[in-house]
Amino acid sequence: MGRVTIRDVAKHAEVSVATVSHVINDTHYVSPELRRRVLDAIQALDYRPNRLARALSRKNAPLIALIVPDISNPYWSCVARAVQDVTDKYDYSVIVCSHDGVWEREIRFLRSVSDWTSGFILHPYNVTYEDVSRYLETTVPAVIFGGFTTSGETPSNWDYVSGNNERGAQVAVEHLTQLGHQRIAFLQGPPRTPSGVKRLAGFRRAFELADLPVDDSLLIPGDYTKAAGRAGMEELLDMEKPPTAVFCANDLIALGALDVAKSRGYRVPQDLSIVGFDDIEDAAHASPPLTTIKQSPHQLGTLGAQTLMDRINGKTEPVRITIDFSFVIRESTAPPSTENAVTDRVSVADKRLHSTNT
Amino acid sequence: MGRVTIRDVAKHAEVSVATVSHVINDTHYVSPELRRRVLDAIQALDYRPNRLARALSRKNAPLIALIVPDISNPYWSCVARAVQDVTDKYDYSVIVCSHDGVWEREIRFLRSVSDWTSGFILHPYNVTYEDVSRYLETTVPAVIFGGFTTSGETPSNWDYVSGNNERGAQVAVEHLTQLGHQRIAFLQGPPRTPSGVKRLAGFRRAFELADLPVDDSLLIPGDYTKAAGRAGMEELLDMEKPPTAVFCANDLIALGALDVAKSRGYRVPQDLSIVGFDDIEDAAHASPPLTTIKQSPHQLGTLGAQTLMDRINGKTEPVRITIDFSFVIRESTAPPSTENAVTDRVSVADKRLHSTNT
DNA sequence: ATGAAAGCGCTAACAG
DNA sequence: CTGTTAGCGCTTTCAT
Repeated sequence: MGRVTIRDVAKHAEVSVATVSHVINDTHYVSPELRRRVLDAIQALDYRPNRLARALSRKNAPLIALIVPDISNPYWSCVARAVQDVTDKYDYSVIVCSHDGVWEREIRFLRSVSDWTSGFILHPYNVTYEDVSRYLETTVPAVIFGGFTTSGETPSNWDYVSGNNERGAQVAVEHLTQLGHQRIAFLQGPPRTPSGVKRLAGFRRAFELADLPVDDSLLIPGDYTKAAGRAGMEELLDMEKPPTAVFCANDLIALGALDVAKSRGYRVPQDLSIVGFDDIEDAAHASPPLTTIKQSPHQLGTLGAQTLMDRINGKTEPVRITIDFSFVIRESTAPPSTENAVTDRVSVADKRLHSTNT
Repeated sequence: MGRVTIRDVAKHAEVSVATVSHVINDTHYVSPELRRRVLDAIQALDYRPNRLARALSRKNAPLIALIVPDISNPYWSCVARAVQDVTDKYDYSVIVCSHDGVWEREIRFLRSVSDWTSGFILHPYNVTYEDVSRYLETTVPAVIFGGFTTSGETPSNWDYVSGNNERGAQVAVEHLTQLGHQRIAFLQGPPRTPSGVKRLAGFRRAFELADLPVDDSLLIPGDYTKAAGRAGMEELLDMEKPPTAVFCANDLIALGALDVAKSRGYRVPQDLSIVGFDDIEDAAHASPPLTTIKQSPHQLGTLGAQTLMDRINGKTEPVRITIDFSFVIRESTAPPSTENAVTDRVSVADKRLHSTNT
């Protein structure tokens, strides 16, 4: 029942509570003799400090929050795992908050959580920088995954770690254009999300550089799920003239798309090229293995959590980290089939002429 | 900086802190007049109670822990999501603890977490009932997923919710034997885990009832991962006489096994039948779709969390819930190929003779 | 119906 | 170097 308190230990060791506290926290020199008595008492009574009391007194709970759209999404559950592994070393716990892309929930988590965690990791989704500065004291340590959409002004005392969404998307699409594809579809994530807009920007940029026009009807909005990938691919394949390649905003979408492409008799990559984003574990084991932008969730989680712990422990310089991505070419991409390729080549030549002339 | 406290509110409203507390918690009648003043003050100052202080005082934090092997495993991340969704309604947060099957970590989480959460959900893995009663005060509310291996004595004041692992495995294997399979392999999970021993027991029971001998060399230990499924299947297919069917301790294993079977040229189910366990989301979308024991992680999480919240909120009767499973026959199972079937039939007849004679 | 005050268990000045 | 004590912010008797 009545848990043993620091006072019990003090009594048992015949010292003051202050002394006990000092040996526990190693916060002050204590003579070997007393230290031993205290340690013995702790052992004897199986004393463990009450973390709540300690937190209240220190104004700092060994607790951080991870705020993401959905912890059951493999990408985020992998991030969560990585985060937990680093916080564990500091005896911190992580509470997970999935808001499912609902703005109100995201805000609610942000507010409630900052009340009693000593920091948080946020992947801004619907929440904008304005929301944050309105609803939150930005003094709580935080690391932001991926940044806000309006990248202009961001709390300068927070840490940022993100992949390079725009460049990543661009590289992926360039791969496709260089292979000779022209009708390239984009199975987008949630279009207004920071990562969503950046990946789209990258997509457009690649087209621009290749001097190709983008066909807006090939830009399908969705969200980061397999189901969305399936739906999107169905839509694409129902078109009169389906694309010869599709860039997917993440691997989950790609995997879903792959499913329906195969079940509708398309051979990947011969009839249709697919490229993903993230390189989640399943990507390498799909059939065919997925060509994708590797941007490891594990690394993101580890780096983010480490950054947060550093900040909480007083490392003062805010930091902005951009994680390198790499492009993993596997077997889901190939040049368009000959028939298309011929047509393509013609149009490319055509295009070039035009552009040189203008 | 200095967050607004209950005292500030009291001052602003010109009442005592006790009154403020009473209106916040609705714990005592307060005259409409004062109540309004308090509410206004709260609004005006944007006051939010300090959860730590409240928790300390109430000796009860709005926090539960979920202790599982690995949150990045889709099964558990789905459970976690379901858990979070119900605790959210009670304004409780959940901290996730992945111990990776390491006994020390499991114990450590159990101890540390029970120090300051008001309850936890545990899927016993390496930890036994003895460990628990030695290292823990069993007065902390808890719900146990799947039970302990030694099902004999279990803390009677805890709640239990579990699937029916033994029966599930039995049904799955019976399906296989009724299809005519005899050389049935078992890609096990961690063999000494509660679910591991129960699924194995079910496997054996089915053989016993079918009056078939089990070939121990076909029982491959592993863990609940795709990688283990791949490795196990490689091992099986390297055998001189590979099995005609394999029962996998979970879907992840089955999916991994399916991968290598296909890549080694086996047609599933014509050449090889595969059945899984759990029915995670991917199972239905595999190719071929997986025949499996459906035991929804979502339901497990929801039920478990609800049970825990009930208990924390004073519902006193400990409860033992067994979740129904259902058997989902999809396309990964079929009778053994004719050639095998003939042989099989002979041996069956043979077997029968023997058994009737003894 | 309200308010004063005593904790909850721990930390951290501040004395001695 | 050690001990006393005043908080941390909130809840909860117990008087008034």
